[in-house]
Amino acid sequence: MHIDLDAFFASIEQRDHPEYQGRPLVVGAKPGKRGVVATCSYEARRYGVRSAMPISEAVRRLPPETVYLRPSMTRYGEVSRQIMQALEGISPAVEKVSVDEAFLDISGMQRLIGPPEVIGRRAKSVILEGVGLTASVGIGPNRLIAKLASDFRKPDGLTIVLADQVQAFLDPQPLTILRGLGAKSAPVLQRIGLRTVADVRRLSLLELRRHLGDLAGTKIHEQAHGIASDRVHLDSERKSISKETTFNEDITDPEIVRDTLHWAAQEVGYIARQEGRRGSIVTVKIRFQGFETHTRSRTLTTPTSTDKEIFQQAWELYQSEQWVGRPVRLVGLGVSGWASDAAKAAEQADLFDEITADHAPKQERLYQTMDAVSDKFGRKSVRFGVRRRKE
DNA sequence: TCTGGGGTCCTAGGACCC
DNA sequence: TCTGGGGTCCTAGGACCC
Repeated sequence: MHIDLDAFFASIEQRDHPEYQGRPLVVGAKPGKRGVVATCSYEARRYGVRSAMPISEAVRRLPPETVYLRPSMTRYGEVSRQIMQALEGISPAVEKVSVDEAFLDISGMQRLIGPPEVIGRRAKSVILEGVGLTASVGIGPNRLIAKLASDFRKPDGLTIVLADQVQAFLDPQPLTILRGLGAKSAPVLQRIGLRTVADVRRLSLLELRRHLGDLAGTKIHEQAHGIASDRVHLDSERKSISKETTFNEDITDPEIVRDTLHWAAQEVGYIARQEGRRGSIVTVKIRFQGFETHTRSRTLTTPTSTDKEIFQQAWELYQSEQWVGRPVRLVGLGVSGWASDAAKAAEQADLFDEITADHAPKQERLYQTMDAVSDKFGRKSVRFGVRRRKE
């Protein structure tokens, strides 16, 4: 089962401000500035406004009474948390895909709750009663079909696709609904005359691979036949932390680049430390006038989470290029490559060496040392570290 | 028309090692 | 003068998703 909140950010704003209800509302960039629409209310969609549309274009289309708001991510995150909690009351297997989307494994819930339709209605009602928002729900034999089913009827929809209905459900839909056919690869297939999923399904695996590449071709071939994973995973660990900003006007002063990297390093470092992570890859991202984008990354020998170290690495990366003087549109910075278990083990062994080297090899001392190491890394890993030393 | 911000994943070449 | 094959890591770019 896939659950997708309807116009999530916009709906929260309309819920919390009754005066906004029934009016076109846009959450996103400030009108007159650079940026795009994050989400807009259904009243705004009637004017053809969509997510990711440049804000300037949205302003051109929308009437003067439109409400424009900047996103309040902290508030939306809190509502999201409440929703996910409510969904856990239906099935313990909830996979949060984003702030407004989740998969639930409801196989085996039928005896407890009832047929799929009853489970779908239950999901919608716990969300409506819990946070006062509507969601669209899709139920299908795998993740792809559930996701496409929740998209099928919006807002406030409930679509159930049984296993023997999958092909009939997919075939007439435009090929762009398939995951991974975006702005570049969808036109590749459209240029050879394909329009619907049925058209794609008529192509052989070999032909699709030839047009899209081996991996993408295989994936699209599977999807067109309704084949996809039916697993609901636990939420996986994040792999990177990044911060970036686009300037209202392109800048040329390297001091502003420096200050921005400094700010981004503080933001990223703060989150990393809060989550107890240290990363060994620092990446700088620069977008010049005209949208030309470059990244430069560096792998450190010692993972870090300190603002100073992250900033230093980023600033060096920036300075090592012939970039100074070019008008800059965006500056960003990221950290990834978390210290692996092996790296942690090596590091703790080093710490152990360091501490033991400083002390007389008395048994009592050794125990104290092990306590010190275990305070830092946990009891289990100390045993691991000691064993490692014997090898 | 003029393109946010936060992510993940894939590709591809080169280095390096066995 | 000609130089395999496989695996892994590093780096840069880019497609795609929400």
